[in-house]
Amino acid sequence: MLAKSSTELVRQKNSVLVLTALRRHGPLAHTELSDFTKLSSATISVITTDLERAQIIEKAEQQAASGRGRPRVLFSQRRDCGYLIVVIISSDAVQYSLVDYAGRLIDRFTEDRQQTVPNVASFVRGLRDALNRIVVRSRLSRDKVVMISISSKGLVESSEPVLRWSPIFGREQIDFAAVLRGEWSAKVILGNETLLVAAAVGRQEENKKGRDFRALAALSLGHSIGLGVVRRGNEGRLEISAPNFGHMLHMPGGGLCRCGSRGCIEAYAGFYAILRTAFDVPLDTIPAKFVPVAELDKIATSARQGNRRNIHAFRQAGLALGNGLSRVLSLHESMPIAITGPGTRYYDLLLEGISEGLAESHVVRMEGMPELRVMADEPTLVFEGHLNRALAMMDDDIVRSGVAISELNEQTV
Amino acid sequence: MLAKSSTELVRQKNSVLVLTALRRHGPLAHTELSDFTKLSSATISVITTDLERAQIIEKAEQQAASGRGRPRVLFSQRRDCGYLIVVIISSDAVQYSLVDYAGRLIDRFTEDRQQTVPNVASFVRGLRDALNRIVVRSRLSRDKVVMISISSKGLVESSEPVLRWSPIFGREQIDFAAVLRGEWSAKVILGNETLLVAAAVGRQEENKKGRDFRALAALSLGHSIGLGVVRRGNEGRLEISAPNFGHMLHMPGGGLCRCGSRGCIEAYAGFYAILRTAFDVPLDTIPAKFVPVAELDKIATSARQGNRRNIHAFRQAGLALGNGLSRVLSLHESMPIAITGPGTRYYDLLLEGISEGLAESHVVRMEGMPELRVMADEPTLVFEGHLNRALAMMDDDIVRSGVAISELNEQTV
DNA sequence: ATTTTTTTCTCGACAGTCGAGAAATTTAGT
DNA sequence: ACTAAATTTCTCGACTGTCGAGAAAAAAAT
Repeated sequence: MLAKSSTELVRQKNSVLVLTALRRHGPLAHTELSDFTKLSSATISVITTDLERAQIIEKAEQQAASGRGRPRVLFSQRRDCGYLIVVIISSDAVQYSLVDYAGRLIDRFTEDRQQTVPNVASFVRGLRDALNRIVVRSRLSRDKVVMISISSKGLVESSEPVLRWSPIFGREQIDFAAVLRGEWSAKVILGNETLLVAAAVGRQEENKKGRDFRALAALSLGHSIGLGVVRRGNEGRLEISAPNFGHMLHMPGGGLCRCGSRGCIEAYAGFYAILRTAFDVPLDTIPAKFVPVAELDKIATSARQGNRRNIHAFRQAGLALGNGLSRVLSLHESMPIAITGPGTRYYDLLLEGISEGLAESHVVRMEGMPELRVMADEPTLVFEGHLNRALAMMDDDIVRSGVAISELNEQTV
Repeated sequence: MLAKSSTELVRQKNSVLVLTALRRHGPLAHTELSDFTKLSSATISVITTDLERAQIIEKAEQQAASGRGRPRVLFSQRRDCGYLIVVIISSDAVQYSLVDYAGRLIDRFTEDRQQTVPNVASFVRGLRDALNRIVVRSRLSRDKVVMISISSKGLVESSEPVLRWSPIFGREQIDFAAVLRGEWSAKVILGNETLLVAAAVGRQEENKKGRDFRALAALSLGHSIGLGVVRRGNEGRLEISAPNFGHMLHMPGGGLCRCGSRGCIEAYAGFYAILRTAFDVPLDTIPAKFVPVAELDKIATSARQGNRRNIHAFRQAGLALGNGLSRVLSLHESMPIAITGPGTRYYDLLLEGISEGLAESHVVRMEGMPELRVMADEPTLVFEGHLNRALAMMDDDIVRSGVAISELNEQTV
């Protein structure tokens, strides 16, 4: 049973609508807000004064009047309304970014993770230190940070910020909410890295195609394999999900994967797997923890020069990806696939296998080959995805609590 | 961008809330409605008088007063508010049911499909005739039928009532909206059969567990293989989807499937496939159009008596299902699996393969073996699913149009 | 007959949106 | 310098919606 509706909820939703318009199109005037949101001018007036009183938005500096008539006054978010820390955990480093409410980057640094044995306890210590450092450096009060958005490769709990499995820490779970509770009042969210890529690319597509955009999958190729899916939900908004694609079964009883299972897609298409095939190492060999890209580059150039075995290695990887993708398309619907990650530099070598792996299935025979496109700059997409997700969530949260604050103000004034 | 909210929308949503409560819990009094919907008594008054004036609900006959105090008056749907025709297309017959707005079955008959070559044109003719007949027999006006809900096995377009592929008509598509346009003003919806099973089981689970219910998959075993998934969406309501599971890739380059592809799950786990394996027919043999259940029963009993080859046939089928399910769980999340359809009678023989096929994957190693349960009576579940889906949709549509009608009444009176 | 109990209905207060037009403020024209 | 035109923002009254409190209704208990 759904929750009841009320007039207050209407206001909340429409306030979020205003904030979203502001977020997507930058500073906007009263009239433009009315245009974008389809709300009447009168309503915009009420909402903006409310949000202004609640210190969420502000009237921008008077800009040079451009035409005749009363000059527009632009509304924009108050940057100091709340801050976001983005934490991007990758295999060799952790990047910390401090972002204000308007989405502007304030501070950023990267901590190399020590290449030694991964240790959850020491990692958590490093995380705490770094979070501390970033607010101190910017002379920010701890409680002005209202959200901490973390991403990692691996398997993430959907409802809580718990990392269930990751290529770095394996089955050692990390509950980020528990780790940061007490010290931080901020809301902590966690997302699979490729999920955020999908979110970013999906947003781009929606900006381009509008309501025509239906669905898209983002495939990240690297030491591990990730997939994110973004689809238009039945309510009209975009829904993102991160299937555990890298560890979906490719071949029963097949090659040994880093996760300890056998026959995962990653065990055929991950960098270590390509290396393994290229050197004809037995498939049950324990995977390498880390493969320098240079190593793979060598195999690739030799493959491009005609080396049979190396061509085969990339082909096998492509097949695993293609078969897996065909299964994803069977389970959802046919959709374009955006390929990112360091593995895109071998796209020429993978393509044949991917195509063949896709071609066999019923979906592809029915719907035709899905569009494949390469999007090189993965880190940027990940960061964009963080911002899209976290800031939209902040808008929501702030409206919910911010309106209450404005009411308090009214009463005390 | 989401659509704006307004006070009128609030009323619409709350009206649907009232109708939904009525649908789930039968005739209810003012007080009970208030309890279920959490709306205030005053609001219930306004909404019920509105719905009553719009001829959507009515006050029930005065029932014997049960306690002291003013006696309750029960509201219930007006049965004649609109009618629904349910069309269930199965491999050997088509069942037509006429249902009133309260969900009560009024008339039902079954047309055997001629066992000859399936012909879309003649099928459509039969459909038109039968739909005609069912309203004439009940002396009902055509335009009192506001919805026609059709189900079939196969692949269904998600947004329009178009059958993309079916085991019966193959790649000959049927656009039911186009076929019935002109003759019928009713809204036409189409759903995959197993999707409706999932909807029905999901509803049952939600009634039992409430908000604790997260997700469930329904697996239908028979001549073809179907899967429906029901999950709680991010807005709190249940979302159902029907993956093209039967024709998901099981084994690259594997057995020939009825769909013309190779290596589909169905080509290993469908009845014809089990037969094929049992008789050691080459895997590229063109599948039998139809397999009498008696035939499979024979193989099963012989397997139960120890026949190696037949045991192997069921085991192979189980493995295909288990592997496929493991992939589904990788792509969504771990969830219980309800197994229905005629194939459940061989559950004992399939179980080992299913378990083994599931066990290998990363998800199952992480989350443990998903709960498997057998639900025998598939046809009932399919019909229940039809009612759940179609009547809920009717509530929505009727409120949208019905309130407009009541406004017209007000103005003309 | 009166009281108690339970349910339904009604009234006034409050929150929200909208359309229309008033007010504000700048540019263009003379 | 003044006025007219243009454009944007603000304000007011009408309408719709929900809610809490208490009145009204109707049956059982005393």
